[in-house]
Amino acid sequence: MEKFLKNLQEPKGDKSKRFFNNEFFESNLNKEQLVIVNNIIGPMIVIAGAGSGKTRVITYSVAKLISDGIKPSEIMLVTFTNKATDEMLKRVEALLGYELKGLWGGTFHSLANRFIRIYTQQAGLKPAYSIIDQSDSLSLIKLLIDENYTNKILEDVPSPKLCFKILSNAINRNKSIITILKENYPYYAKGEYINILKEISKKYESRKRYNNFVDFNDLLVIWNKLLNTKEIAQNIAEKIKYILVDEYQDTNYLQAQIIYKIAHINKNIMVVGDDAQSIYGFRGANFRNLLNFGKWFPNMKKYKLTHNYRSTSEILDLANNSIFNNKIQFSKKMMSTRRNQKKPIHITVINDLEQANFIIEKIEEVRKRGFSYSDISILYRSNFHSLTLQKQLQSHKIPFIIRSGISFFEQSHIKDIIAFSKIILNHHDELAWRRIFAIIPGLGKVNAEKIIQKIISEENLRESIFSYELTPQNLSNIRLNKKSIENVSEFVEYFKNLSSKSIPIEIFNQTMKFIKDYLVKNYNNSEKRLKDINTLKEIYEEFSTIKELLDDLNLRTNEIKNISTNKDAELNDHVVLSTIHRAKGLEWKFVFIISLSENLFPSVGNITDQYKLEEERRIFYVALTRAKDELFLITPEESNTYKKYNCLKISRFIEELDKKLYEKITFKDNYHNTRKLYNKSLNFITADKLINNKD
DNA sequence: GATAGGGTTGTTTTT
DNA sequence: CAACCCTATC
Repeated sequence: MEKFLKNLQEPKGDKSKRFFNNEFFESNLNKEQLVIVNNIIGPMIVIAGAGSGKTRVITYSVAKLISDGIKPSEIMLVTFTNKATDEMLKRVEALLGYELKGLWGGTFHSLANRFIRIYTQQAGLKPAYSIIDQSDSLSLIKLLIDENYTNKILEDVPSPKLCFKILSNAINRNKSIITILKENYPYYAKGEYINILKEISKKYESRKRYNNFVDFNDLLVIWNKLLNTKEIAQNIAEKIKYILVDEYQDTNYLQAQIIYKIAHINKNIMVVGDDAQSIYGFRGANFRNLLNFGKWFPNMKKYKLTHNYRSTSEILDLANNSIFNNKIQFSKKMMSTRRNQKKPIHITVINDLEQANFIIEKIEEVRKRGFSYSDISILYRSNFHSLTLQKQLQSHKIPFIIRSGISFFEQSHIKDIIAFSKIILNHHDELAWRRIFAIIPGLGKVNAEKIIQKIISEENLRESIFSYELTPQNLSNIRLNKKSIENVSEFVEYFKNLSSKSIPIEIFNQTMKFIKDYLVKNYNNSEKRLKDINTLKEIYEEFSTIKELLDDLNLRTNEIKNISTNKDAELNDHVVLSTIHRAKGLEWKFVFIISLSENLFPSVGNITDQYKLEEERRIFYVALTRAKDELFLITPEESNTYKKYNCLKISRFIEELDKKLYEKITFKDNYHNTRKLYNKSLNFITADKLINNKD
């Protein structure tokens, strides 16, 4: 602590002097915020309600620390997404007036990777380890199940998805597999099922080590383990003097442990969060971390931000009224600073087509009032709720972007290309090899498997693949026809060339030579996919080493989303479609929350368990508090997705609200005779099909 | 052993 | 609807 105080010195340089006198902070922060920024030392917790200027407090705190003489490299800022880090650092830079270098900023996962790259050996990993994303983890588990349990009784073998979920939950919550089963899937918590699950868990762990893989959970587990070594914890704490953690309510057991292990040494830690906005329970987040913080740091200071600058009091009253129904919470009432006399609106429509048409009419109305598309967002609980809407927006030429859905890097044509880069870094990557060999025509699963096993068991890839393993002579041991052998040797020739390169963009270009025909032939809507590939090319161009490129690609899985608009020129002015989860932290003047029907929102699976239901309500709360000026809540009575939902009731989240706080309206569909057209023209529409569709 | 075609299954939210 | 699995055929 004393050391820390010594660092408080006069800021150097004219610029910082101009900016960082007390007046500067006083004129830019309210009283609640100012107290925090002025007292930033020691352990502290900030309970920051929706729209209370949380980001402002964090960015000003960082700026304050730096102006007080703390080096950027002595600060660690942990956020929920990499994008959030980028944005915050940009704002800090704007405050400082110069570029910020060396600050430890990022998500838990990306920071974990930075540290593991430093302490690779101590972590028991090889330097060439590669990070695998969720879909890779899933593929690996699926592989293990296929290899080991094909002759078992079906009911005893977990599905790969469920298996991954259970194992993941056990790790992130620090509970045993049996406990997770009993708590969440009691009907599976018996006999052989448990045994197989445990076995798969062990096999999965050793298979990852064999392949030199690190999955998302490993990143946290390994970082946490590293910190058990005193010297390492000490070393890290010497580097990092001050820690700020955003969205602390969405941290899980492991993440809280990690923070504690570093922070308890210098004790300069600020956590910021809002229990009412904890919506990541499904991946192990526990908002009680917020409550327990005081137990770990007994002399912490506690602050609250209760003034909401975002929403009108009409919107906020409704949000407060909704969250009031949650029993498990620290009560806190947000106070509004704005008023506009417009109550939120609730409307019941026949189906999701009418829902879309209502939104379109409103959008046009709002535009006539002088607002732009980007003032508007449409939020939903689950991706598939937006499908009909996408179709309708498209045909009415309303520009929009989608923040939800499959991430850019999870698309299979993108993964195909990246696989080639992956094996250059990590020869043992069996998942990448499988992808690559699936591309070679005439080479089926069985033969590919034989070759793969040979390759990954060799220490030196270049030796094995080129000098003898994959030559035509050797391949004749494996039963293949002439054409197939030719194809494979063609691949070997090509791969010789590829593996001699080390610059990412060269590797990309070489990969494309080989793969382009395949992509065009095997995927539909190749036009769109080729466009994606260009985006990928730009990313490759940014990096100078494959390692950096791949780390970045794997940790930023969700940053670039499918973009679908009518004209690229309109990209900067568009309506936003988003899941509520991905809308966290954002705001719009006009917000539509759709599919507020029982079974859709709250989601079907989460209505029996009180704890889960309350999380659903918090999701609703997050959605409500995204709106600044006007809020529309829409309930369709029928929803036509792959599963047809009929006679849907109004969501309990609406029914339980005080009727005085919102206005019910009706809507006459001006566009179509909805009922007649509904079943004919609109069946199930997928995003993929939409992008292809140019009506 | 590869592959095409038919039948089955399934979607909550994400680093 | 599409991804996935299984089966029949080459």
